[in-house]
Amino acid sequence: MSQSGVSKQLDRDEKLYRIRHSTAHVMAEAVLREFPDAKIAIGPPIENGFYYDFDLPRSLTPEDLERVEEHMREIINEDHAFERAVISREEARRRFADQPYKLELIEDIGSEEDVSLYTQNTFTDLCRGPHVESTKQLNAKAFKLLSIAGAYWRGDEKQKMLQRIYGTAWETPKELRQHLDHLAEVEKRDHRRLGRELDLFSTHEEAGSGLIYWHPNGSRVRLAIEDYWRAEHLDNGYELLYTPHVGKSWLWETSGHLEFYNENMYSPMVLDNAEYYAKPMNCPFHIMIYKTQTRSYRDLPLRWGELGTVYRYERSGVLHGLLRVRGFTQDDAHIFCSPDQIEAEIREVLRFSLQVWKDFGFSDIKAYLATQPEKSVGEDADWERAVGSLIKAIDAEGLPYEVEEGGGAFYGPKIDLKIQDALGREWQMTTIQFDFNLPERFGMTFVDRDGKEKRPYMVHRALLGSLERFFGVLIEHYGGAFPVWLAPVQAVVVPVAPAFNEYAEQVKSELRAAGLRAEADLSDARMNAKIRAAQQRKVPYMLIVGENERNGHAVAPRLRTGEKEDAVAVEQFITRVQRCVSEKALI
RNA sequence: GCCAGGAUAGCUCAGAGGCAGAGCAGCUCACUCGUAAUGAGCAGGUCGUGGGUUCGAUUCCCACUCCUGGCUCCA
Repeated sequence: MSQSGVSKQLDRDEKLYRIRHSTAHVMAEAVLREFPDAKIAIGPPIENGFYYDFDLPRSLTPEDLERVEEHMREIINEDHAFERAVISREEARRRFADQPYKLELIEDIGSEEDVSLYTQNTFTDLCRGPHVESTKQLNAKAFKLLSIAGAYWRGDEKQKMLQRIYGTAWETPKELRQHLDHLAEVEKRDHRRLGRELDLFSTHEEAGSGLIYWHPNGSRVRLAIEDYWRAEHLDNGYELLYTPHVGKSWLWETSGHLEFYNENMYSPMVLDNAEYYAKPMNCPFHIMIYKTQTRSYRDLPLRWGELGTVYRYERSGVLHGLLRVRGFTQDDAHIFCSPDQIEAEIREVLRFSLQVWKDFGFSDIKAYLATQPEKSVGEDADWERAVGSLIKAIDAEGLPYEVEEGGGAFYGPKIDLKIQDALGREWQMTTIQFDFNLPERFGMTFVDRDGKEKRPYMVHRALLGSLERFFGVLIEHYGGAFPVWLAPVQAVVVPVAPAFNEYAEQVKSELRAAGLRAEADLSDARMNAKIRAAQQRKVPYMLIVGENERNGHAVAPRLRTGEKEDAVAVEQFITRVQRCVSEKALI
């Protein structure tokens, strides 16, 4: 983007910020018309819109929103100026005497400062601004109230629950339209909807919430992902492990999970007077394997990966399809190395991650670096060294990144990678975490050149995150139309009439013999219906076969994009798809 | 967990204090058909679970379970 392009973008962001903030104020005024006794809390602009929290005598209904919108349009069209005033804290306290939430906010403002107010029409809010100059700068046709939600005062569940109204606001009705279309597209791509429509997975409340059942189609995709994952890891210097699903309390006491992670763990099972816990993480198991031998510096680095299934208790309210579950398979790995290897190792992990993301069709990636929090274990010097190597690695890979000061776990700094999907949404997937804690707790050592026992560095790394969550993101990214190498069914052979069933079956067998995932639709539906069915399943290739194709040992491909191709020999088609698979082409 | 909304056929959804509905999917039958739905017929439900009101509840009331949207954006 050019320099002026950048500043234009900033201007626009600033403009939208004011519009949204001001629209929130107009909404508050409108709500006060409906509920004169309403207590108002906060109402900031947010991405794509705004919200305002209210303490109301009764619950809002969708009809209330319509009336509030109506009032808002009136206020906007009446063209009221937004007027700023600066008053003393004393005066502000008097002014908002019947607004307890505002009084609390006033107390939070530095005692030296005066406070500013913004007034439009009958409504005055404690507010830092800025705002548009007048309500006529808002467009009565470019905003919409979207939803009602509960929200704790200050996001604290010990505080009172308020009612939040979310809205969206734009400069023009066209932009609003585009945003609403975008929301509709998000809904259409919802992995839960596509999961059902494409017969990929299910969940069963009666059998346990937050636990995923992979159907044959979903499992086909997962197998493709796992096969790729294993092959890439073996090619990139990893060894693969399998470890148990449960471990005795000794393990979790030693690791510290019982002390620090208890509320996320499933309750123990008692066997032979011992308590066994379903694992919430794989790391202690990998450490057990590490400790089966005296490790030499010559053995390091050790890169050990595992598709490890873990169970974590998540509160029922936060469960969400594949994206937030109670049982999932992490594509985990632990790297054990000497301090002088750490920088190269981190860089290698990053490089490897980016390559994998590219193969799955994601290239917009941002790094988030989380540094030492107030409470932490490990020497400050180790933290510094670790953070330094993280930054060097990020720079070396040329990734854009942001620093989250103090955002690391107590046991070490980390890099998270967020990927952007086809709809521009960011998802946190990859995490690369230092651990100064576990090597200590388990007394891990390696023998260095000088014959002395030293503590290895340990890095946890989940690349895709979890297969469940990754699958959810993958479904939404592709809207269910997976690239050929991942598609559950790569080709459906469609005979134009029953007379060609036998040939269709033969073609299917040939495709399968060539390693492709193929089906022949021999149902008694008509050809058009078969095409439609395959199209709705988002199968990449439909192969139409009739008299001509049978005579020429050929197929006439139709792509799911609707494109029709001339007939080609079966062998030729196979070669083409195999290339497409090996190149992981995004078609 | 908390707030709000929801739960009716496999799916999407309509309905109403008095025999439970549609479309799609499924099953059966017929059909010689060239690039997004051939036609006819059949079957399918303890109306989320438990309790209450009522002559009668899937419908009204209460509780519970689960699902959905939020509970991160800080005047």
